[in-house]
Amino acid sequence: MRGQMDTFPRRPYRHSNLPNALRAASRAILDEDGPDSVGLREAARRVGVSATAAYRHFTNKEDLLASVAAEGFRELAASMEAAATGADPLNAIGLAYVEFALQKRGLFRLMFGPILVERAKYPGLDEAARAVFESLRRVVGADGLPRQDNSEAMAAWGLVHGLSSLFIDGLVPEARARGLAEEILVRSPRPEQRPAA
Amino acid sequence: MRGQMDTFPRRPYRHSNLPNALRAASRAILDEDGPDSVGLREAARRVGVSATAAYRHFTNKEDLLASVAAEGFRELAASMEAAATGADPLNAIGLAYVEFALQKRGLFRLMFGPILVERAKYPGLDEAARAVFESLRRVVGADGLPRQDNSEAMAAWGLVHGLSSLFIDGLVPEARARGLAEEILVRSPRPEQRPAA
DNA sequence: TGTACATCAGTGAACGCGCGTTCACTGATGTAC
DNA sequence: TGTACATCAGTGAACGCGCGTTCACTGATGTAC
Repeated sequence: MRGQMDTFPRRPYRHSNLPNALRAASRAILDEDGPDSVGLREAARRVGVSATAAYRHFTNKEDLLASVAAEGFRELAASMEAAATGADPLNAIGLAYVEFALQKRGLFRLMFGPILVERAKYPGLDEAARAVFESLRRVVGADGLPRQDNSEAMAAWGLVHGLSSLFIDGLVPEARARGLAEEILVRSPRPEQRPAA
Repeated sequence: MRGQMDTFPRRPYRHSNLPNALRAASRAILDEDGPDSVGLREAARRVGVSATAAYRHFTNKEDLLASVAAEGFRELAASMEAAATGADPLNAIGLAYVEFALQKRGLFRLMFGPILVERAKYPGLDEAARAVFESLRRVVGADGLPRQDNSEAMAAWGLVHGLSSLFIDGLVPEARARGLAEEILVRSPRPEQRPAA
């Protein structure tokens, strides 16, 4: 009840959802200025709160960033799950992955980049990241491939992750990104699906 | 002549190859402490030179980093070229790519990451990066695939780049990296090579 | 071969900056009586 | 319903830090005569 009222712009003494506001601000910085510019002070500045307010909710900068990254992994997994339908779910899931990277590139870089080195320190992070892989593994498995190991799903992950990275890092002209992704993913990486002879 | 003598450890007044020394120091920082720690002051400190000496050879920090990255792209292309032999050159070239990333991860991150945003500002950089893609394109083309466009080579690049990134960013246990890469690359991404029926 | 000089690589002090984090504090809120 | 109080979210000054870059300088080197 109280929380509902506080979402109005009049900004009371208690912010009441500062953690979420800080996460949102961090994501805005991430997308606008890149992963090197994200920080407690700048996030607090954007929220309109003192530089030290974040310490009521996060133990330090890394803690905040880890929670942002975990949120990102959950959203990515949800996008993939939502896309994994139709005749070619692996293709759809792959395009959803690339689309996520293109639209939330700053967040994508935080999630996978070297800013958070010790992913294992944040169990929620690791778990959320694993869910992304599980989405792929399940769809790959659903196609009835013979391999029991994970290498088929890893190949799919590698392909969509590499394309995403090359696109957002500017190694391929932005304009060609989606076209290339569709062209590549539509026939790959499951050639065994076609009955061979 | 002079340059040769100066490579001895006695360190004369004129360093005589400070640009290379600064590049080497930057790479060491890159691999040891990650791309965020690399900088003019720390590089100069490692070389044993004053903090401002770099300005005799590079216009600013970005200029130094761009030259390090260009060096990296050239080395990567050379590794790939050297590997592109034998019965399955695409497989070999892919493994060379992954191996480069695993062994020079800091450099790899600088080359592809968001530290250098404006790659186009440094023509040598762009050119060196393009050479990497050309290596792949040539090997893919050499297999006589029917496609005239680049999407086949892009698929190969995406796959090896994504695997490399996932490995060095810790999304896959380090120990499994090489095994997985071999398993995946040995059958991919050219299934059309096998005569179909 | 010797001397005068221009060049220019490297120095060291100084600048302003934004960062993460600490600390003692303030004051609105919810709760116990 | 009213009052006293504990809680704890947010404040603001302060800290030390390392950074990139500027500036006037020093002094070894190579070259012209």
